Amino acid sequence: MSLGLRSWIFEPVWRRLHADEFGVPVARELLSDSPFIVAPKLLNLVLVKDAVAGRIVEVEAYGAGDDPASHAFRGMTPRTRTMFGPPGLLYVYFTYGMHFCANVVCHVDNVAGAVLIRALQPLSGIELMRARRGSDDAVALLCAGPARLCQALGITRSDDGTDLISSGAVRLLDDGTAAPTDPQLTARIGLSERAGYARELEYNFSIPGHESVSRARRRGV
DNA sequence: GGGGGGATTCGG
DNA sequence: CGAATCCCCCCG
Repeated sequence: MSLGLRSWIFEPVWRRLHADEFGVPVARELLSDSPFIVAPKLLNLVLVKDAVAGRIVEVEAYGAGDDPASHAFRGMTPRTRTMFGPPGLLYVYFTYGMHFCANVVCHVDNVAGAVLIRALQPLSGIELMRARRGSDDAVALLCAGPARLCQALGITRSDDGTDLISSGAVRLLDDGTAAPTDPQLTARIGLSERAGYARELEYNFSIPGHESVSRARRRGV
């Protein structure tokens, strides 16, 4: 089919043409699989909004109708429409009345799937991150958490549905740093104790040595 | 149309 | 530990 042909032949050329200082766009093909397969492959990629960038160090996979913890569990709604779209879109949701969280939509079109970005290692725009967060946090804490990183990068619901592969304001780039071959696996964080949430399954993926700030906090309290 | 809950964060 | 603070979605 033409889309596949275009992917195989023209996408590498297209990616080089659209390279910027943070790397080259990710191949959409990489994201067209189940979020549980895609998630660890996103580690060490770079998430950028305008000139503010960070390296992905922790992610979490959320599935479709068979994943009770996923926003897509009960089918498409106005809020979750993006999750059912083609791979490479940005899914942003609003929660707790004040926070945004960012996901990379994956799996094929019309099948829901997303990978929540839970933490970044800041690479660029540190002072703008601090200004947006209104804090003098250490660099390592500025993007340590799914809502914190959205605040630091200025990502809101208005960014929902934008394409991370084309050259928009928000992009997902590969700067040549390979994903770890031995990612850490843990259970997903923050799920309520409702039945069926599959809280025991290890769908949280992170760089070896990374500790989720949420988990560290829980350990401390 | 009502009401409960949420893929979080921060302060006490 | 509990408040903040809105949106969303299920149910009636």
